[in-house]
Amino acid sequence: MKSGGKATITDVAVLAGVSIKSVSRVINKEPNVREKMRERVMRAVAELDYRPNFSARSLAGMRSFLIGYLFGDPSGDYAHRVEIGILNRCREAGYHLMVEQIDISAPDVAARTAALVTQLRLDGVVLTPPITDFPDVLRVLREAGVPYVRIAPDQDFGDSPVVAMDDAAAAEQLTEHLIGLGHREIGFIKGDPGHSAARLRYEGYCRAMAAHQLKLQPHLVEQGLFSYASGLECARRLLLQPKRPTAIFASNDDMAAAVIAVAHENGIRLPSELSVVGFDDAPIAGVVWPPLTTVRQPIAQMAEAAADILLALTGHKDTGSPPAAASRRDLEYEIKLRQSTAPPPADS
Amino acid sequence: MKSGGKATITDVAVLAGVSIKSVSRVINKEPNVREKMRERVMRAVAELDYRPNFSARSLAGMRSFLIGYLFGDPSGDYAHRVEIGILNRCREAGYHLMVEQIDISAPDVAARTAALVTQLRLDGVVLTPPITDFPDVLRVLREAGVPYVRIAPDQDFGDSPVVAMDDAAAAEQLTEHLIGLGHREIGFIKGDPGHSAARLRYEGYCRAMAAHQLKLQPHLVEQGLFSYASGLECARRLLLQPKRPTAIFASNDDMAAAVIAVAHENGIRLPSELSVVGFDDAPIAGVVWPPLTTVRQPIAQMAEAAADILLALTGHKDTGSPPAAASRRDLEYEIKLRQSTAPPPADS
DNA sequence: CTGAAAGCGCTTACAG
DNA sequence: CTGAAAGCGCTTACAG
Repeated sequence: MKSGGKATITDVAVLAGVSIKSVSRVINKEPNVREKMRERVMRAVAELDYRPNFSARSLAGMRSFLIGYLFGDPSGDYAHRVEIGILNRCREAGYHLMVEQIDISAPDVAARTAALVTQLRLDGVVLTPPITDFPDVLRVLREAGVPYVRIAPDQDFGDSPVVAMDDAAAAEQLTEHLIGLGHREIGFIKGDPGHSAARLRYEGYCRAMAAHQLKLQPHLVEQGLFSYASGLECARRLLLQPKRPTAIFASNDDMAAAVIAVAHENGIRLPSELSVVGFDDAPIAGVVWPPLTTVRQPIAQMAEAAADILLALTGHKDTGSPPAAASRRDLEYEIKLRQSTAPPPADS
Repeated sequence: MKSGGKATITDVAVLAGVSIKSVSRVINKEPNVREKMRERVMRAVAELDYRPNFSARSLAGMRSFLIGYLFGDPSGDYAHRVEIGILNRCREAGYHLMVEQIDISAPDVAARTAALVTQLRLDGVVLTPPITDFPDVLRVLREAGVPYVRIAPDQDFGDSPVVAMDDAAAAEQLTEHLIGLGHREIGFIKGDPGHSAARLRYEGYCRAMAAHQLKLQPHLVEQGLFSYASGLECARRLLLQPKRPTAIFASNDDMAAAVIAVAHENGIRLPSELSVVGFDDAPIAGVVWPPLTTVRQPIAQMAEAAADILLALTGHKDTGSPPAAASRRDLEYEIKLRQSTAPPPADS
């Protein structure tokens, strides 16, 4: 607290009466340091409130102590939860987070990425959809030797660690919940066909239906796009037909919120006349009425796992940053049972 | 594209046949460089795909090209919109964004802030509530000589630039909208009394009511906390009384969503029997039914303005980073008219 | 187990 | 208008 934190490694070395190299060893927790030396240095560090300068460390060494997060989709919640997860780990490890938004519609996505990693010397990069699946970006990172982890990518290229969750299993379990309540006529609103998550969630629904000998009825399955607006359209088609379903599984919460809106609009009582489930546990899930039964994606935890992988890599200074070995880790999701689901009406 | 971007200033100097100092001058757009020199250097830069190393610039110079964003409240949307705003400006200016979450309940908030600014040499810091009003954090930044801008702070300490919006005026205008529709019995749900925004919004409501000779009726004003849960309680008290209001102004969208939920719960039709307005234009505002009439806070724009102030300061390398002069700038809000408001029922 | 030297890639004074 | 020297605060080899 004394000197205002502007002390340098030399100041510490002088005060402790040792070489700067010894101070460096202690700071970096290198082996082969006598306990007495460690104590002397630590005392001087505390006395001067010394904190190593990141730029100098980065310039001289092979680590920058910087993790980058590249995101493309500016829609808030997801990116923010990822950041929180990364920050949780960075804080403990003395790392810092550099955030960069990539304009995914720009032609120079790869060039911008290259600029980032060469200028900033990032020790690792976390990627989320849709950037997870931009071959150009991945190539640039690989060529620059910057390890990266992909969170919930669309495809697993086998090029790097992947942290994800089992969308199909979650969707299956959620469908089972509806079936368990007694529903037989269960509508489904698919997500954007460009996203594999959309496919996997539908797959889970189909599996559960098949397991209970429930036929997939074409008039109960609609093609949405994950957007609220598309949900409105699908919900209208689903609900304004003679034989409407007693439950609807929307592939994400935005579309589920749209289903709820259409139900309100048409005087359909929730959940007594219609059960609705979504997927994601987005902020909306808790503030619509009735609150939405949905699947909570472990986004922050996926980000923490991604950061852990990156931090573990940079820990081994002897080997430099080894190429991040391909691996896959599926984290546990959680079914959030709220009030948007109930048994179907008795007369159905 | 050729050399993979690992070129250094020396490589450029050699290729261009000039000194590294000249390359530096061109890169930094310093004056007194002959046009021919500039061209030669730029050609070499392009040829080698040279990009200056940030660590080296930061270590040698007085600028780090890094803006920091310190946030305390991990609730997503706000922080994320702030980041987007800052990033918009950083991108153009060649700056980068370092994000740090401060645990506002920890005792060492100030110490952690100090660590950040001394280790990272940030050129400027953007602050949002509630950190905007932590005297310890502000003191640390001041002592370290790091310019900072406060976005929508609770109090204006006159210590730095402030970027905000006029909450009272917005609330007044929104109340006018309800009055213009014919409402006279307008309920109000206050926000957390610890936040000045709560006070200002109530003030705006009062002003509009007074301007139309409408009395403030105690049974129509409830004390909320900005949370959805608190909104539920207030809404129940407001709506389950004999003389219920024909419109409710909730001090934020979360509470407004709660009002809507309570209305649905009790079979009160929206907006025909009850109009509801919120504040913030949070993501929920568009996905409840009916969609919420609210005030859009120019969050990203406030962040952009904050970044502009910081970037302008660091631009003057001659003077170093002058202490950021106290100033205040109010940005334009926008009233978002959606379907949650309508004239009151005829018989009221 | 400890240290003296060199160097990371830039910018800052300072000459010319 | 241009350049040679010194130095930012560390870490990397390399000695001892």
